[in-house]
Amino acid sequence: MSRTRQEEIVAARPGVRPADGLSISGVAEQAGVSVATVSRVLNGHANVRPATRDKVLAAVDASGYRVNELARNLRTAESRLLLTMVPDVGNPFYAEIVRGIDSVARQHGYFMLLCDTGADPGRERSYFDLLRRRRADGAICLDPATVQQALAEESGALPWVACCEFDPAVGVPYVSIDNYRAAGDAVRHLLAQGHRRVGLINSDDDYLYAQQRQQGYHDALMEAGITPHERWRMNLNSLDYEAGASAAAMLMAQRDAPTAIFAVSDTLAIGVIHGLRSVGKRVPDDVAVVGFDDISLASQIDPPLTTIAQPMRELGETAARLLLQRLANPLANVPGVLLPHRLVIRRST
Amino acid sequence: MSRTRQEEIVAARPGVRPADGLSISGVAEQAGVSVATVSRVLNGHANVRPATRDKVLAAVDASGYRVNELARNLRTAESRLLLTMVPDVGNPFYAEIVRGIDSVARQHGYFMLLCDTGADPGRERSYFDLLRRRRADGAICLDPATVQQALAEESGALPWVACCEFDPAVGVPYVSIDNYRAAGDAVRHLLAQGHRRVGLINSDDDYLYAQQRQQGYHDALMEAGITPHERWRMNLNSLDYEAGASAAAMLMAQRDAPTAIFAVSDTLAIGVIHGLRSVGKRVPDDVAVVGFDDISLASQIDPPLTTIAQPMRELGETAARLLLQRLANPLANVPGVLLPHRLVIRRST
DNA sequence: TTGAAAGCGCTAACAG
DNA sequence: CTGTTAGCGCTTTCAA
Repeated sequence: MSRTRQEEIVAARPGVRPADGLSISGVAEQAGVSVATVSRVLNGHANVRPATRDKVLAAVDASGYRVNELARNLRTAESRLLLTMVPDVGNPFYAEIVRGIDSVARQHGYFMLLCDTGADPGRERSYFDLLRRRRADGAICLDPATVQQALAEESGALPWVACCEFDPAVGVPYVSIDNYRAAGDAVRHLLAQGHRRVGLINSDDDYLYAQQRQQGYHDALMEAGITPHERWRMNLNSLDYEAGASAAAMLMAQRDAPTAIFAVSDTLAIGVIHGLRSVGKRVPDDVAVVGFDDISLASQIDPPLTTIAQPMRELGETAARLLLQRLANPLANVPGVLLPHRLVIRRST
Repeated sequence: MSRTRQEEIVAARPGVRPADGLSISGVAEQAGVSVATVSRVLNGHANVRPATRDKVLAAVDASGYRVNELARNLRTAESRLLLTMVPDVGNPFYAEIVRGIDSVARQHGYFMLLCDTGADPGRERSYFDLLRRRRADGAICLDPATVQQALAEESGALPWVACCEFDPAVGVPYVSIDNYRAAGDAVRHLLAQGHRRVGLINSDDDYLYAQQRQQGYHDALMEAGITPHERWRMNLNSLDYEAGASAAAMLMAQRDAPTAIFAVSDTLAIGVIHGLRSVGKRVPDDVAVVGFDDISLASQIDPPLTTIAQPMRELGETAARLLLQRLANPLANVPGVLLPHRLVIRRST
């Protein structure tokens, strides 16, 4: 893409704002009262005479005054900001979870701000620093367990909870589904259709859920008397469509290729379908595909995708509640929560 | 979904954190120097004797001290936080833009935090309040022009810029593509394939881009001697797949239904393809489809989608630079920027 | 090179 | 019901 017509960015000159400089004392002066009274009005304290209150309110909106929350927060030692860290905001799976978090946060008077970590420990750490440095009150982490472990050591008692992805050993409150069982359900569905050679397209096992689902896949096959072949499994370091597509093509290149594929994410599964098509395989006639998550796109593609539905909104809401609990009562023992999943059968199997 | 085993959330007890209470003066004490010296070391000021510096540094990491940025920011009157407001984090189009913003912000020592506004003026306003109240230094807004207009009035000189969606009349720095020309290019491509009845599936015209693309569509047809029929056009209040699907079905239900459809978003277009299929139409044989944005999914679906590519990453990067410029020099006249688009021809046309 | 002290804007005792 | 005042934790003159 071509050059744009921007100019050089000059050195930042911090602290200078255009028409600024209105503080609580200015308002107090205008209203002819003390700063304490203004503060009381601003914070809705009861013991202020209506007439006084009105004077203050008048002065406030005559002047367009807004509290400086930096100052307020310094005083009250809370920011009413919650952070949500996701490995990839581009993955639609996270969007609905994030909405769940946001709605609960909002209900409780908190702002939720989203951080894209790219599953990178460095980025993640820098966001955790916002917590350490009091710029946020708490955080919800959806990043890989490996990242969480690293973080847990250096940020012991920081107020955060894990969502979707958790390591019980880390000792942090969490909410998730039962990934092991869910993967088993997916595979058993495939087995019930008569498939014996079932492939697994997994993300890389930095993610604990990847390990759990792999175990679920493995055990479900074993229980059916099938020893899953190493060749049937691929671990990818990406959940992008492209990654799924090329993995599927590689899987099909083998002799005795699987007749069914379980992908641990819908985005992967959608890529898989594309990849299958590109090597001349039809879904589900030649190869059946089941995904994971039930993102809204899953029902829109051709063929509509069979998948494991996660209660995304509820996952987010629960995570937020867990965090709020922890904030309200830092010492209490906050429980881990497992929410139910559901197999949604569509036409890809 | 079933009950979870959470407990009641008790009333928040603000300001209380577990093992806390370490401030700069504590470090100063431990190091046997003054707070001023600690501050100087922390901020990398040159005039500190190496031996002193070492003492301080030792005390810092012996104690695990972190600056309280609330206090620092109060002093310096800047937060080094940038806000990005998007109407829907679930729309993949925004993800790459957000990454562009983030990378530039990060390079310049800023944090970028994402806000999902749901295109709701109320939510948007509440995020703008973070700016007004000094919790963030600047903002990038991708919300509809109508929202921006409403906001512009009440938040005159606040440091923000518009991205993708802008109204020149608002007088705020912006970066976008030329939506009018891009839409024209899409339609002219369809015309070149011999189509005469071209449908338009648009979002609702709170979005200025929707109006601009509609005009581009309209004029391109007129120039080809075709008067576009009202019936060929649908305005949707959603960019979800489902919305595109049902709109397409409705379009096809008419006599003299369009033989080609231009959808103003890839998500819509993907829904359109699904909807077309559900009423027995083949793409592109019966109906051609062109989308807009070129999200990564566009190449993965069947058939791969012809679309207008926007330079998403660059849009984000430029928006961030514009904002940084504005912050560095609040009085300077920051330009509007238009970036080039590109027609990507795949198999849906 | 270092320290003492003022003050950023606000809230919350404590008095009155 | 209202005002005075002491900090929250930090940066930054100003003096030494």
